[in-house]
Amino acid sequence: MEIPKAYEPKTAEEKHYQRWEQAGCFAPEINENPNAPKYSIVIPPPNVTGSLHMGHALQHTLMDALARRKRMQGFRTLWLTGTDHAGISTQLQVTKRLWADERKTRWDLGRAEFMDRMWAWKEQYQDEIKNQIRREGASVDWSRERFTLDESLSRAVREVFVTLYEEGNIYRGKRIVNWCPRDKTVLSDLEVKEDKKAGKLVYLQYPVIGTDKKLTVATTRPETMLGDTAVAVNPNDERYRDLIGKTIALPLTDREIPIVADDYVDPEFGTGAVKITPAHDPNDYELGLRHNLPQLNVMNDDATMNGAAGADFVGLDRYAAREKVVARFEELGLLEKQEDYEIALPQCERCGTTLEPLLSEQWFVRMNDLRDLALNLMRAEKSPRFVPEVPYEKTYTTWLENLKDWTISRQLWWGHQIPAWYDSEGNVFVARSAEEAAEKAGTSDLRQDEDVLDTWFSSGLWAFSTFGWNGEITDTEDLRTYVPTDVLVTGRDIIFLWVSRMVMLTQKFVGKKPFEDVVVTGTVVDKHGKKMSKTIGNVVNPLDLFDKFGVDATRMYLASVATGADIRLNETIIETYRNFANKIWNAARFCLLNSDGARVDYYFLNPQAEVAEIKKLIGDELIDDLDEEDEEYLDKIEPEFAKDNPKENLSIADKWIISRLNRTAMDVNRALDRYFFHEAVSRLYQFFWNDFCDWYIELVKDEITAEEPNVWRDAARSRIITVLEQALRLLHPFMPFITEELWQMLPETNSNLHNPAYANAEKTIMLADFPLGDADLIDERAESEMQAVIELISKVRNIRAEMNIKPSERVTLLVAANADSHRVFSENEAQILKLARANDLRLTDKLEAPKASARAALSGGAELAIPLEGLIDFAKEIERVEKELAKLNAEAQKLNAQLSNENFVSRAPQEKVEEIRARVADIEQRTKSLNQTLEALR
RNA sequence: GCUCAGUUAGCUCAGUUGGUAGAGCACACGCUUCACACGCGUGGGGUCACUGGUUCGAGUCCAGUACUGAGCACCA
Repeated sequence: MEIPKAYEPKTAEEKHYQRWEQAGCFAPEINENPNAPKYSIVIPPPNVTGSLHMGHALQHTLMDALARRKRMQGFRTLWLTGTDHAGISTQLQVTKRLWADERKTRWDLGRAEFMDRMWAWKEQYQDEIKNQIRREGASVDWSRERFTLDESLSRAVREVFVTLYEEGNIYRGKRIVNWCPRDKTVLSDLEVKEDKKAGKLVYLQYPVIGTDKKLTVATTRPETMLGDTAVAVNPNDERYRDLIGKTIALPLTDREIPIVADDYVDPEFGTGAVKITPAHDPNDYELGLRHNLPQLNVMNDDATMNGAAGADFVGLDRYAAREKVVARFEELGLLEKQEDYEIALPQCERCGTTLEPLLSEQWFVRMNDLRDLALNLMRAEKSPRFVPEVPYEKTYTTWLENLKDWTISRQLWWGHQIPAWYDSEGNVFVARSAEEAAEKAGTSDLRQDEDVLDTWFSSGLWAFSTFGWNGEITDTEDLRTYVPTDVLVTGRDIIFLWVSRMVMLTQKFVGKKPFEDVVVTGTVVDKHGKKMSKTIGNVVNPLDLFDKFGVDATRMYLASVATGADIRLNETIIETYRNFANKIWNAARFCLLNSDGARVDYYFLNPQAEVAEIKKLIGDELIDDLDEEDEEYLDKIEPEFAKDNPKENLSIADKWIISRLNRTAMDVNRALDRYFFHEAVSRLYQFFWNDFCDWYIELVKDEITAEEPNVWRDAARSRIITVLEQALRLLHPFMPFITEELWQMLPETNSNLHNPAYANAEKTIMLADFPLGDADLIDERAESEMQAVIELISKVRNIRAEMNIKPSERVTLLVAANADSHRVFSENEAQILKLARANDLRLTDKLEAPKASARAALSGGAELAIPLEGLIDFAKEIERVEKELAKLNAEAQKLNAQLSNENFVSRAPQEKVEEIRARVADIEQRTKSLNQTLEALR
């Protein structure tokens, strides 16, 4: 077999995904077990705005690891995929391109043609996204792919809208909204970003009618004074008490406005008098309602001034109008002063334009009922369960408690058009279709609302609309089977925008939770901790990392960071995992190059299971009738035969690696159950590199590479390749490509390695049974015995390195130990000699070594000496031993202090005290031995 | 202003029932040991931000302080 010396990720990555997809491995239908438990995840649909970023790669890695493990365990596993039309973001992209390429706006094109451009864009990026998801190795079910503008999903949107409207939970009304003058649409509060900017606080004097007084107001937005309909002061403010009820001659206009009293006004701020512009400020709007003030809108939707602003100002941009207002006040002698003032300005999250609070007619969702659904679920059932629990559960609850109505109309074209129709008199008819609306109106002379719905309105239905629910159809096999899904993996930035709304809407329309758990991932930031952004130019494209380090290595890296923590992208660490992939490759290469006569057979790792299996198969009574000719069976069930059976005769090293493997499998499963991806990754890394490569391969190397074929060698070969095979399965959820590539190279096996649920499927590691780990195969004794061997070898190596003994120089090892250790060391003599580069191991009860020896104390009271006649540097050796003694001393001191503390001895658990005592005893013994060594050296 | 998170080896980070502080990288020394130099072996390196408390015992629990970051609210 020709196997390249270095792992080439591309080779494996290009080969397997397509095969998996074509074999139907990603669809739950691959599962042949009608009683299989289900496992489902719905992808947070990427926006068709552009290509995928590191955040997607992170989330997809975690979802894939979860899905792959459950699938391997025989769960009927569905990971549903799809994309989101992402209203404003996508429209903005297309608008930008249209302007850049053709200097045209959407209105130049008209709605129909602009929509054609939108769909073309969507096709292009949807394809790109799909290819990227494939590249990531994500095991999503393409047969159930969805897009938020699909017919069925759109129907669901209309159904939900109509229902909420009929209940009175959706209404149309005039409110102050966040208006983007560039995109010319309203935005919800959650789509607003705030940014602190340098501004001016301008003090304007308003003459009070019937007096010679002037009332000074402070404002950051002088231009809105053209829309003032009152000035407000605090009712308890002594300075202004006598002015309440009087009127003001509003400069630059011919209007007279009242002075009103309202608690909203903070007497401490500015002058304590506030100009009130109900049509251009949310607080003023509220105040205006309380005092029945007119709402005078002085702006157009592009933030230029309209006719109501007066002839002098009409057509001016808001900033030009601001300057002009200030200039005019100055001319009139009414400008008191201007101060520098830092102001937080609301900005459009998508395009960055400063928003204008604008009074406008929009559609809203009343949140009271929906909010209660979500709050009750959290209070009564603690659902959804957030991971990490703190602080998201708290943030989520607090947010729900303070929830305001949700503005859902958007003045865009890309999205679900609002299912409301108007007749010529402006009466509104909300219906599922134009036909239904016509029926309700009694006329077909209707005009549909031009606006579309907030993207998050349709995303809010994603948890069930993707399973076929569309209002007309409300019960599907998929809905029954897969909802609630098991887990949602998403970023913390959309807990409110998306997670909460899915909870509310799914609960309301399907009567179920959308998902059990929510794993909140951190943000992938650059190596300086800065958010990745196109403007800073620090965006890292996952595809580049895939090219550079391989998909598997990148996935391991992404999974290796603690769940929920931000990921400061560190290519050096990805390189570590690239090296790890190469290590796996070469360990497998070694096993495969020595695999003649080997077969993958789990019973090599658990012979007792085979015995039990055979007994079950032939029945206890028949066993007694077996004779010499049934040797094959006898070997397995009769102890005296088994002794000679290489399959059952396990060395300490074998038992050790089997124990380590099972321990690892249990740890990995437990970690994944708790969404501790990083723990699973680190356990796998340690097991594979430290246990399997550093020790097991080295310990059995001679046996495996023996030239002469024989049953013992072949058993050893089978054993190591079976351990490897199990390890590949454990690694598969994180490293799908390399594990499949290697798994396909494994020698023939006499049993089906698939989970029984996939007995007839095409052979692939992704359907192999995922090892759960067997507690019965954890062998504490073998682990501690092996630990002693490892300690001995390490000590010798340490001495060799510190004494500068050449690798070619063979040494003699003198070891004094008790009977048990004698057995362990002599059983592993060959390995010890090889790995410690020694030519002789002499085991005795008492250490008798020449003066010119290097010595070390081992745990369990064993002692080691290496005669170094002519090689030893006494001064150096003394130094080395003294260093060791100092270390032991420090530890002993700490422990003895504890033991001499009466409170500790009496109050700490007995076993803890015993443990400390045992450690002190061990240290004392070592110290004694090392002191003797020093004596001998001097 | 409120809330939350982080502060552990030179760097990036692990460390969940409180009980001997870990990894990778970097660094130093030595290795063409027949799977791997994307490698092997060995080693040095930490008053776990600070102050106080609870406890026999605190990186871990509690309170506060400092710095860093995030979210929310307010902003005439």
